[in-house]
Amino acid sequence: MSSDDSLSRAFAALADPTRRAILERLAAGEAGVVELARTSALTQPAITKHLKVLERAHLISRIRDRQRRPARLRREGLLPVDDWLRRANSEWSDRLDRLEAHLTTESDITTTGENPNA
Amino acid sequence: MSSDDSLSRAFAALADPTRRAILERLAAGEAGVVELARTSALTQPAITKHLKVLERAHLISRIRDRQRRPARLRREGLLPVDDWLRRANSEWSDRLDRLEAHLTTESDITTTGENPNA
DNA sequence: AGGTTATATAACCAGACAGCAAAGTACAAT
DNA sequence: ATTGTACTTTGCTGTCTGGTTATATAACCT
Repeated sequence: MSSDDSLSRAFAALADPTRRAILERLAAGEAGVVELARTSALTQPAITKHLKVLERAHLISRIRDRQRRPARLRREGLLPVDDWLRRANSEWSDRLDRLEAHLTTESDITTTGENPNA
Repeated sequence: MSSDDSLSRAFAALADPTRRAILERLAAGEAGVVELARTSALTQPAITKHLKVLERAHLISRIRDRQRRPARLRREGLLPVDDWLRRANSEWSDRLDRLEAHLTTESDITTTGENPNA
């Protein structure tokens, strides 16, 4: 179903090792397509495609420098991801602790709230 | 190139809204396949597939409860993601600040160490 | 203008992915 | 033993993704 929201796009963009490598190289400063291609065993069009994915995920932006079109990191793209992760971390641990307590107690299993009858 | 490492798998798993919804529901307690299917507009085999993806990403584990096979959250699966995010956050801001300084100063570009000639 | 460099686009291919319906397995209960 | 419930597996779709080569555009530099 073509994961459309921006959070999905960010996660999807980060799911590729090539793309993460690009981002990490970009953390050392902006870089153009050919430069990125030179150190990546991929062809230049492939890099262009990856950059497009990263751009749609708002993780980079392209700027103009003469005939070059270097990519630059955009930290805001990381914010939704960061946010989701933070929420998940807190909620998951909460619930798991509670569940642990339940398992040791082992009294009744009404926690799910989805157990109308049998 | 079939993103094989566990970090990629985690990111890829999180890139799907359906999967994130499953995780969030699971934060409220373990749930079986039919229960998850009942509230998701997807068929039950689809849910099974999603659960498999989440399992391979170590984000959930399946347990046995009579004929049920409920899924349970696994917090460890989130750790690599968390880690990568933390590193990215610190490095990106560092470098970007430095880059900003550079752009305003505009003296020389030796920071990248990647500019042998032209 | 003509050549070089940087990048983008097009056309194509293979494989993965998300969905479905239908059939199969496993356990429980009657 | 038969039925029912929970779940998995198995085709079968169409779409998305990541890669390629080949070609086009764009900017710069003689």
